[in-house]
Amino acid sequence: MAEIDQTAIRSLRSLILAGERYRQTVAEQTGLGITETQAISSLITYGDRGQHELAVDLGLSSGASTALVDRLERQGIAERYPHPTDRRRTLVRLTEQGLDVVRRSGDWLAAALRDVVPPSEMGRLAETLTTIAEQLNQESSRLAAKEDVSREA
Amino acid sequence: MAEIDQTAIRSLRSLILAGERYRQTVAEQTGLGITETQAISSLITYGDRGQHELAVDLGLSSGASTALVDRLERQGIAERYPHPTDRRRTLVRLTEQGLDVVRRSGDWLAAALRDVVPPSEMGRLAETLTTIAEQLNQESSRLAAKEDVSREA
DNA sequence: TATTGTTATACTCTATAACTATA
DNA sequence: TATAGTTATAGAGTATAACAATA
Repeated sequence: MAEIDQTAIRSLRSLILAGERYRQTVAEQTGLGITETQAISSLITYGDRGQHELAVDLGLSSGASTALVDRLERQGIAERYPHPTDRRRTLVRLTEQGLDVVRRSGDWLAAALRDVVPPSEMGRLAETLTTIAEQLNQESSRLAAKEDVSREA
Repeated sequence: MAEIDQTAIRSLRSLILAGERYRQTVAEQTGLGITETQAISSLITYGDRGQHELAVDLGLSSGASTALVDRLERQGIAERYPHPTDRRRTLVRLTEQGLDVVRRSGDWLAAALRDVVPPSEMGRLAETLTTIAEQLNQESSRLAAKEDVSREA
């Protein structure tokens, strides 16, 4: 059992590394920075959001988030638009050009998923990957919260 | 079919994002930088290597690789040792302290894998994750090579 | 000649902190 | 008072290029 767990941990570690290498490749292929392509991924995955929420999601400070969205706008990848009721907030959405990056990079991800399981099992695999992502996010949140507590102590 | 593919692509994208957030959390929890923890992951996953191979793996320049290994040595995480036959090369290996980071961060990964599939299917899941990682790496290599060609043209 | 690694310089990106506007 | 976002400054990390040592 423990042996299988170690194998599973190793497989997830290698997938995370492969994801980071993919991220660099996407950045090089599109001429964008690492953080820009992460923001694009985050926006398409979780939808339009305010800069603050985007910053928290990517682990950035508010100042870095302002600079990030500045770069995205300058490159025509995303754009700011006002929050309908809260005039403090600025929401961010992908432009057509940003969606094009999503489509191209999505094709490259599809290549990584080709033939790993029979088509009939692809739906179940997707559910499994999503569950792992959710539990990994939960674990990250748990650890980040623990650090905050120790800081206050 | 195409619909399932889009779902699968979305699930992989979210897992890659979760992996990047996990990376940041590990860096914060250990007091190391992002690149340092990537190097640790790479060394434990693919074994000891020369600085050049490590640099290629992480997408770094040779100068950045020197600075990286300098930092790892200063923090007691890894150490240089001479290649047995090629005196140009310097190999890098994790110290006991580096292995401790591997163990701690491995526990956090284990938490993400808990209960996603029955124990009897964990071995098969590990194989699937490893295959996805390999194919994603292949795709990254293919794209990087394509860029090199276009540069020469 | 090609490869591995080091050094020096400039640049990009981010954190911090002080600030404005709105809730 | 608290929150969202901007700006200015300083610092960390990287790419580039020139270099030394070895294959």
